[in-house]
Amino acid sequence: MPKNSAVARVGRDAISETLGREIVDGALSPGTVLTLESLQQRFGVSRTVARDSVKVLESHGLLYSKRRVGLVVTGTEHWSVFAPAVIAWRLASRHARTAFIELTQLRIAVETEAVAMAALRRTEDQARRLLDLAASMRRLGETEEVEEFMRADVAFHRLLLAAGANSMFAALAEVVTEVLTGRAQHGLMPTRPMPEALDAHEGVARAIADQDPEAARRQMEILVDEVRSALEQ
Amino acid sequence: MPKNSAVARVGRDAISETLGREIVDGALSPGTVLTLESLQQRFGVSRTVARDSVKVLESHGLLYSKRRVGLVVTGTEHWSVFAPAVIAWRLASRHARTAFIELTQLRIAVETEAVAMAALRRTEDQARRLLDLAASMRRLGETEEVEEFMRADVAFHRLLLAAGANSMFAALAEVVTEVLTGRAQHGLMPTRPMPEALDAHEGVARAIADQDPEAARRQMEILVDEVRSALEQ
DNA sequence: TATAGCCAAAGGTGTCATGTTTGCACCATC
DNA sequence: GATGGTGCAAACATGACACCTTTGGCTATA
Repeated sequence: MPKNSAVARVGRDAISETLGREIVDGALSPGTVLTLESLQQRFGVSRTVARDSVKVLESHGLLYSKRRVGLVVTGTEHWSVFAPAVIAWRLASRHARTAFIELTQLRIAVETEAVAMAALRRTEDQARRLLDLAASMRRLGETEEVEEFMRADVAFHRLLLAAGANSMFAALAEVVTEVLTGRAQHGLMPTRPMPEALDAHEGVARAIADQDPEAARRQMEILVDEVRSALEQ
Repeated sequence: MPKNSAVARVGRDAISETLGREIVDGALSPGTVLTLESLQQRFGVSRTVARDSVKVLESHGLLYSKRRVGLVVTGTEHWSVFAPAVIAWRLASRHARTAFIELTQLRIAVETEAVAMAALRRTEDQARRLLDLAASMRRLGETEEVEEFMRADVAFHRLLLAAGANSMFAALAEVVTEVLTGRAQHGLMPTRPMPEALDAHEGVARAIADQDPEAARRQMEILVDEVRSALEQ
């Protein structure tokens, strides 16, 4: 049994990974038909592995398989755009900018609601940690320790989502992290955090500690408006 | 070769369907270990089919497979709670109420943002159809044609999401449909639509037609506040 | 005697090759 | 146009290894 054939052998994950990327990127356009056979050839794997890879792509809606036809690549409207894998592929594709903007809008929508929920449901511990993080952000922002600042920022927003006591909000933690860390690359963040933003973060934390959902929402609105305006252009 | 064994044979989809339900419902609690062999036994299928089913559950994060151990069921925090299949399973589980509330909160969050986007991006046609639907809703609401009213309501909200020009918002169309049609079962809807709600729907449609994002947001806020208060208790 | 460390066997998934069945698109024929 | 045959490609089945990792027993040592 040949341990290595002429074709580069490649693991199961790598196959769905590669194909996922290609579909999301548009290299494989909707309507394109593949066959298991062609995948076996291309990646030098057995039918089992090819089938496995197809299964995961299918469960993400990137293609569907049809007897007598093959594997049909589908368009955006059928994709599971919330699946972490799909998000990652979109962000690595030529449509990264669009994906990033959409994710940012989603973040804005969810966080605005999450703060209000958090104000009602937060634990004592969560309230304290939010205040701490907001304080850290001010300190790190003023001394321009950007790396550390971003870490605190991410922690703050993740905690916010967790405190919202909604598993669907919480599931977006990765998205928020991605958006916050990606802002720099997309030129959507001032190199130095604006004082208003720092105030607003503290305001949000305080409102949540005070269990005042309306105030929390107002403070978050300030934060978010900044992002919205950065999004225009 | 036995065409029919003693065990009831069952298709691939039905297996992941059944297991998905059981995991989400809690009948199979996190940490539970299954084996491919046990699935083959239970459903009377070959290893190929068992593996296929496991692949889709795995891609939704409901379990993971580990050599020498088996198939380990995971907890909520690992599930793809945005996957349509998972949403459906949750809504059919004993935790339906929680799931429903979480989905409603998500809908509120996204729609509030979507209207503003829609006001900026809507096409002429979309604007007209929104106005039409709002008018229909008033008519059907006042004559208490509940069935038809709900259909128009769903169409209105789906169109709203589509007009937001964000594929992640648009992907939530099914969720919104589910939430709107499910409201009745969960006692979250007045049998007769409130006049304020009808006004607000018209207000939203008009604001979008006028390309006034702030007004659209304000009107949607009215709609949404009603739902929020229904959610308390 | 108790404990730490090591090794070998067992038991599970991962992968492969091959064969059989089934649905269905296409085409020739009526 | 209906309609039936034909071949294609996926769906499903089976059996055989390869490979990893857990477990438990064995041995050496304190």
